[in-house]
Amino acid sequence: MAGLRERQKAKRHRAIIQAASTLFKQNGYEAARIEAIAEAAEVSVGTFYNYFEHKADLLLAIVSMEVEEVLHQGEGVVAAPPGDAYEAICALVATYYDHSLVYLTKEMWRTAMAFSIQSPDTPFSRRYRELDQQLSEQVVALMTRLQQGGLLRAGVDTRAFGELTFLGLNGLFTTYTVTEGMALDALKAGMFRQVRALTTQIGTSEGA
Amino acid sequence: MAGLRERQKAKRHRAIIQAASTLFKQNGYEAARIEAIAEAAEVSVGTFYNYFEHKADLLLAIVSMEVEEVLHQGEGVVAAPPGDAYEAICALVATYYDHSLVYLTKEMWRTAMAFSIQSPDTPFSRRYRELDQQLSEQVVALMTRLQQGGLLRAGVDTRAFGELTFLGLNGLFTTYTVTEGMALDALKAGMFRQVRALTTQIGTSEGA
DNA sequence: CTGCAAAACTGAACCAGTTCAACTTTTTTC
DNA sequence: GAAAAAAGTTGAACTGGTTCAGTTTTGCAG
Repeated sequence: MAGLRERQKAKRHRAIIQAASTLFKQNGYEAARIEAIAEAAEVSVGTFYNYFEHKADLLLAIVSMEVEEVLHQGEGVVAAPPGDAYEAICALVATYYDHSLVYLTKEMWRTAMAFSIQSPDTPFSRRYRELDQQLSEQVVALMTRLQQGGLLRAGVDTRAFGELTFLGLNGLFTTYTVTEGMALDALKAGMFRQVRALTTQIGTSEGA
Repeated sequence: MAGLRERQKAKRHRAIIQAASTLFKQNGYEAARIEAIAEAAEVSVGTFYNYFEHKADLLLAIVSMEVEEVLHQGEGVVAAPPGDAYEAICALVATYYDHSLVYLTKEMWRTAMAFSIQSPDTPFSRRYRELDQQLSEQVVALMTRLQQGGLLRAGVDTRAFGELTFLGLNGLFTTYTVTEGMALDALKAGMFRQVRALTTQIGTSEGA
């Protein structure tokens, strides 16, 4: 059975994330002071740092949730992709993009990305890269499956193309988070164009 | 003729960049205190902030220099590319990568990237994106030229492929700066593989 | 139940980037 | 060339994330 200590720890952990989540949505990440988060979670500042190494670690908790859900949804697409290479890849891309603002704002994404680049040796950064890695693998998996289904040419290096596609969709996503005025539709349109160019070249004519 | 004020301003600007450059190389970007930079430039902290809005703006000065030189070298490649699509694109990529550590360390790159993502509305960020944009355009220009020379298939959307290639080389470069143990050769090898996969599919057989 | 060790909590102090009101220097005006 | 205006300089104070020495709480052995 879990002791008092364990239970309290879990409760506080949840309370802090809850408080942070609320304050982030309310006033943005930057504007949310640690002091305010601690207060809202009924905890001292010192205790906050007992649970999280950095303010940014709060984001990681949210980003992880986000990406894990996206990976799960993505599995569905890979398992039963549309019967056309262009449609299939776009479906996966759209799954990623559409989910991206459920828990996070653009500002929060920017902060998470920036932190993961700036401090690569933190647990945060390692985990973030790991999640990216998994997304990349999923794109590769889809391409491999399309190839097996005869929708991509036999000679295509699906790993290389999958990774390239991921880097592309990731790069465009960064542009999107960095451009306050850019809507989700513009992001999708941009990526769909890349996918169109790609599948026109490496796809077979089966689904054209 | 330039007044005393103008001359002093230019002199101080140079002195600060000079001091910062030295200290950054010596102990790294993070470790270089504004106070120390100001002191080395024989200027007060307040004056420093009269010349640069943020500490990171010092990086921009260096990054700009860096990228401008790279763009210049890249022009050479685009103007007279090797007679094979794979070789040509790799040559451009290598030009970019080889130059990347002349003025900047990995840590400095990370800081610059992180800042440009984190604070998109600063002059720093805008300029950084502009430089990225120019690099991207250069890749597109090369691809277009290769297509005109019959080294890429006629139907290929060189803009889409060029931009995708840039996003790819950029993404791998980020991985490189974030992985302290990764050597330049590993970075190049990774990108060359992508280019190989790409040119195998969209290249003509002329230079095979 | 008592005492002790380990774990967790606390908030005042720390640190480094940034700001700003007072001061100095340069330029302009007459 | 004196006086006012404009521009630039200064460092002490501010800000907000992070640390840490001292205190409290919990778990456990006797």
